[in-house]
Amino acid sequence: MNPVPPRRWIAHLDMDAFYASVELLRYPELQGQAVVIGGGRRHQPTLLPDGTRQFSTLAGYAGRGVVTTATYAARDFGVHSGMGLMKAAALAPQAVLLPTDFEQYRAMSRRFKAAVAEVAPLIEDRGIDEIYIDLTHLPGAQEAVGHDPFGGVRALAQDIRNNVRRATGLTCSIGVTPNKLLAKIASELDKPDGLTVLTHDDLPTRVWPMGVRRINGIGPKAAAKLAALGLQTIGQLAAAEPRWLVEHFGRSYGRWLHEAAQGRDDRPVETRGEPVSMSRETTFENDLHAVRDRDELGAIFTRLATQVATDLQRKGYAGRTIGIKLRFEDFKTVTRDLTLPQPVADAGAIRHAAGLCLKRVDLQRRIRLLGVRAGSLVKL
DNA sequence: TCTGGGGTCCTAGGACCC
DNA sequence: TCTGGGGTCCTAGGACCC
Repeated sequence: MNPVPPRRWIAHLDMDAFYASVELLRYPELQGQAVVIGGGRRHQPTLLPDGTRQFSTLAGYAGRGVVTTATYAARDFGVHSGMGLMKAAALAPQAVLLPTDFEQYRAMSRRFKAAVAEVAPLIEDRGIDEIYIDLTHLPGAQEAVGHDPFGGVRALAQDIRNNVRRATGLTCSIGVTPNKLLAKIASELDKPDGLTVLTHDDLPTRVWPMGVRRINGIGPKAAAKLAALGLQTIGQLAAAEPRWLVEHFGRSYGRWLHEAAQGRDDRPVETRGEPVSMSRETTFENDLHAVRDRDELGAIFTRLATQVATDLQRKGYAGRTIGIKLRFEDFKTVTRDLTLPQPVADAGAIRHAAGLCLKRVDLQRRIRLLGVRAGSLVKL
């Protein structure tokens, strides 16, 4: 008997090692090597007189940068995104280190999204390197092909992959399932350059054996708490009593955990949302003290406020709530914000409001990070 | 060898108003 | 003068995601 086709077909597309792959297009001689993207401007490749390029390596890296992306060759050494570059250097000193070039990645991001839109226009942006796509109403999505009951939707996803490859030279991985939650999980199942179609029938064999962290929305804290309660896998979570989950995680999150483990998710693919906030922040090379480093701190503060103002104006927004963020040497983070009578978008007003916020913070400890934020945005 | 920068959403308490 | 319930706004912190 043929399986019942799902009500919706949602795809999650994830570009493979995106930043690193964009860099490999620019520097093809690094193909196959361990390459790590992250850190500041300093380690830009230099062109030698003989025309070859010289790259920095991780060896001897000193600073506070983290890995934003690593090639699969670098991941083989245990390097992964979010890891401090100092630690990465200890694991793979010979790996090439390249600075992040967001301009370049944003340009490539626009290109791959346009390529997807040619095939399937219903797209939800999930950042620079991933999207959800609603395939439900595309021609052929519900058709079988030969003995493959889901051949139609599989062919559509393959078309998308081919189009992305043609437009960018980059590979991506796609998961196609009845909802966003499962699609996100499925896109990781055959990475890189993979295509995975799953239905609810595949839940017990393909999804339940996986760790709870694979669910988008279960982070380090929730996973640790689940582990302490004896739940490691999604299957174990699925077997837990909803009432028991609510007791331990609260009504809202407890219920959601139960639904997620059953692979249930009704969220629609949302094509466009207005921004909620815009912010700029910076971590200092060395911790600064409010009194001893007053001038330097003030200059950075003004620069951040100016950057937020520029971002707001460029995109045509003003913010009614101005906030600051400080992180101290012990990594404790505090925020303060202030809602103004009128939305503002100019650097002076933002700097002034941010200054009022700063007065409400106890500045005994040295500071490692300072940030300025505009929220409650209104379109101008 | 301490842990970036840009976001979203949720919770919870207090102020304030009806 | 006391009690109280509901709604909204503001603020602070925290979890999580890319």
